[in-house]
Formats: sequence, structure tokens, C-alpha cells
Amino acid sequence: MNSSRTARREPTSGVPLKDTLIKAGLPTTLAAALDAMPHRNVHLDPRRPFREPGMPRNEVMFVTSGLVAKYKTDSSGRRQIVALRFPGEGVLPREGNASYGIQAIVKSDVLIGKSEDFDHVVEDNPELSKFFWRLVQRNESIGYEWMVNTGRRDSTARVAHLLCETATRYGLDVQSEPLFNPFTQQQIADITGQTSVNVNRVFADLERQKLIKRNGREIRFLDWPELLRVASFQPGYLD
Amino acid sequence: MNSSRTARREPTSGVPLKDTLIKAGLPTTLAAALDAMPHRNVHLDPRRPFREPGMPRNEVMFVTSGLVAKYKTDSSGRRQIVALRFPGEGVLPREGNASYGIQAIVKSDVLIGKSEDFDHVVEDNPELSKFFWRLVQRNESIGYEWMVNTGRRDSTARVAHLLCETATRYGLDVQSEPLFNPFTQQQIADITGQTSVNVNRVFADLERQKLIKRNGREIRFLDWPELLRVASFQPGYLD
DNA sequence: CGGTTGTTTGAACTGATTCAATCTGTGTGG
DNA sequence: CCACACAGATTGAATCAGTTCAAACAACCG
Repeated sequence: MNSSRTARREPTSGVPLKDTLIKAGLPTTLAAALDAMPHRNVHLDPRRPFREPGMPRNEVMFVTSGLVAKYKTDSSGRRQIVALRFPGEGVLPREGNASYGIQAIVKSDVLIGKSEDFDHVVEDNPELSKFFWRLVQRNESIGYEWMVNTGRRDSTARVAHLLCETATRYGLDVQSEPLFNPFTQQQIADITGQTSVNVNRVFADLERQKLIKRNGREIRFLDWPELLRVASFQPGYLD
Repeated sequence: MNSSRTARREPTSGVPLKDTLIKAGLPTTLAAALDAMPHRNVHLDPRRPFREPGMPRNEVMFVTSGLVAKYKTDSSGRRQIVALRFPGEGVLPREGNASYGIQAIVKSDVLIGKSEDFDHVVEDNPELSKFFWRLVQRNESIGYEWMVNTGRRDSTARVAHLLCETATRYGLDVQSEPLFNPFTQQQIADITGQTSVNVNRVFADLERQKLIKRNGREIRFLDWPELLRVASFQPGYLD
């Protein structure tokens, strides 16, 4: 889906929308149509939310670099990350208010367009509609897998699964390249429904089991097949 | 969304697709267009899966009566229900294989159409496309709420939340009518990511706290506002 | 350097699981 | 109408995975 280069730290900002979409699998002609849509470039810093939950979301958003999360907060203040958007992926507009907020995981650049402009472009290009339909279904599929992850797997499997998914979505060659882990342990906890303390212990465990080797945020996969097994990760849902 | 009558046991089967969709909020003219699409009626019994995970899903499916679940099974055999479809709701076709299976919660009737027929009807009626787009976004929203539920709430809140959501999706008047709970405790466990043993204990707790009163599968809500609080249920995500 | 964010570790605690047994309700066939 | 089977609900006891609280440590940045 994405070039492995996107797994590195922050590229210089200002990647054109067109290039981002082409990398995400959109045919060149369609990318051009979308590129013509009026849009502006915004730089997102982690830590502070970019959009709050419960607000209108009449805008399209495409991630050109970095990593962006959708999150919700329970009334008792516990935070859950419900979806991720890698470069080339986007957050589509919706009628009414969105129940989720948006926040960058690492420094990111996003392109923002108006909902109505987007709608027109899509209406004029049935092929685009198909393209986004597929993206939505992929996101649904990932969401379902996340439910299995938080609902039915133990804490080790949850963290391992997230690592496998992240490496795969980055398009990483796990045999040769290390993963630059973009998440803090607190963020992994917010994705996998645990505490950061436990995430830390799981990491230590995975390392003790010689499945991974950490060097700061860099993770080398020492036994990928075994990690897949521990994570019960089957990449089919990412197709 | 649905008449409260659908909360009762199984109506006689064979509700026309058109009526089902109109009840679900689709304008009459559009319902007629979809009704003209070739489709067949199928009766689903609980307990045995209707569609297995990992199979092609080039069909549309609308629930006319009963209650239907999408589920996934982890490689270690643990089952997770990832979405529900109440009467009037549907499962849209997708390219390639679906990672989830489909199973009835209670005896249900569904209408099945071919993916290509559905696509044509939708292409010819842009209003339909908008309608389904909204439905998809609602489902996404529900999915996110479920992630918060399994990821961040304690077992009592999870079960309470499911009860609140179910009553709301049935369009029940909680002050006057009881909810006919369609789920076995095992199914509630499969939705909320717990064991059936614990679900049983949570029910006993809720009853001891005088939040609900059970009579077989029938649940009366004795203190709806307090139940909402316990569940941290805020119905906005169902809009 | 000092401040801030993130990681690591220990000890005590607890919510939920596991395992196993029992009980209840419903439908079926004789 | 009873006996039997079967699915589901209920309960208890033992165990354990993950949380909570608290403190120390490391890395980064202006």
C-alpha cells in the first residue's frame, strides 16, 4: 500500500496530493481529478488533538506524511484509538457530527478539502467512487480485526498483532528492514485496550522470547513467522 | 430506526423488501427501485453459520425480520461478534473475500440479491448511493463505539452498554415496554469480549442494583438514566 | 541546564477467567 | 402426560492476567 520509505521519520512536508494518492493505488488520471479539487496543506503535531469528537466533519482529509489516529474518549476519560490513517489514506467527510476526534501519532502533513468539493469530484468520476468504496471496506475490515484483537486476544497477542499490522501497512520488508515504531507505549495501550505499564512488560517479554530486538523506537523482527503465530496475524483482512 | 414491534419474537416471515427499507428510512420511490432488483428470501436459523469467513461475498443482504450478526474467529478458536444487523439493515457486497462470517442471533429472514444487480440499481439512483453511504457511516460509528466498549470499559459497563444500544436500535420506549433480549449470554460474551460465566454475574449484579428486572429473556429497565450512566451510553453515535 | 515526555520496574491488588458441577426451561417422542 | 435430551443459566472455588500506584530512570529539546 505504501512505500517503505514512509516508515522513516518525517519526510519534508508538502507532498502533493496527487503523488500520495498514486502511491495509494489510485490510477493517475483519477488522482489528477482529485488534485484539481481545492485543498490546503496542514501540519499536525502529536499530543494535541486536531479535531475534537462531537464536531461537524464536513471535510475530506488525506494524510501525505506521518501517521494520524481517530480516537474516542469514554465518559470516564479513558481514551481509545479506533483507527489509523497511514500516508495515502484519508478520512472521508460525514453528515452531521463525528463521534471521534483526530490526532496525529507523529508529526504529520494532511491535505484538507471541503466536503462539497469532494462530493462533486466523486460524482463526476464513477471510478473514484469505486476506489473510495474499496477503501471504506478495507477500513471496515481492519476495524473488525481490531475488535477481535481487543475482545479476544491476550495482551501479548494484541501488541504483537499491532506490530505485524503496522509493518505490513508500511509495506515493510520485515526480513531485511527494521520497523521504526511510530507509537509511544501509551498510544499502543490506547489502541490495544491496556495500560502503558502492561504494554511495556509485553515488549520486554517479546524481546526476552527473541521475537523482536529493540533499539530505541526501532524494532527488528528476529522471528517473523513465530511472531505471526503469537499474534495470530493473518494479513488477508488488509487486502 | 425500527418499529418496536420488531423487538418481539419472530414475526411471520416474508416481509417485502420494500416495506423493510421504508421502515429503515428510505424514501418510497427509492425503495421501489430496490424492490425491483431480483432477490430471494432466505430463512436463517441461529446456531449454524449462514456464511463462513474468508469466502467471496458478492451479494447484498437485507434483514427483514430477526437479528443477524457478523462474526470472526481467532486462530485459537475464540469467537467475536463484530457487528449486528437489525431489521431494515443490510450487509453490502464487497470485492474479494469477506474476513467475517454471518450468523443469525435469532430466527431471521433475509433477502439476498446479486452484487451486480445491486450495483446497477445504485448507479442509476444517486440518491440511493447517498442513502447507503450514510448507512455505512452509521455502521462505522457503531463499530468505533464497540471498540471503546471492549477496549476501555469494565464488564458491567460493557453489558449495560449493549443493552442500551439494543433497546435504542429497536426503537423501544424504555419507560413503558420491556426489552425482549434476543441474545444468549454466550452471544453477549462474544460481543463484549468476555466469558458467558461473567456475563451471567454481571446480569445478576445489574439486577441486584435494581437497574433491571429479568423475567426469562424479558428485561425491564427500572432505572434507565442510571443504567445509561453505568454504561456510559451516549446515543449520539447511532444518529 | 532544567523541564517535559516517555520508559522501566516493583509490590499489592482485583476483576475476570477457568473449570466443574448443578439447575432450569423447552421441545420431542413414546 | 411423562421421560429424556439438550441448550442455556447459575453458582462456587481456585487461579491468574492485567491494573493500579508509586518511584526511578532515560532521552530529548530549547
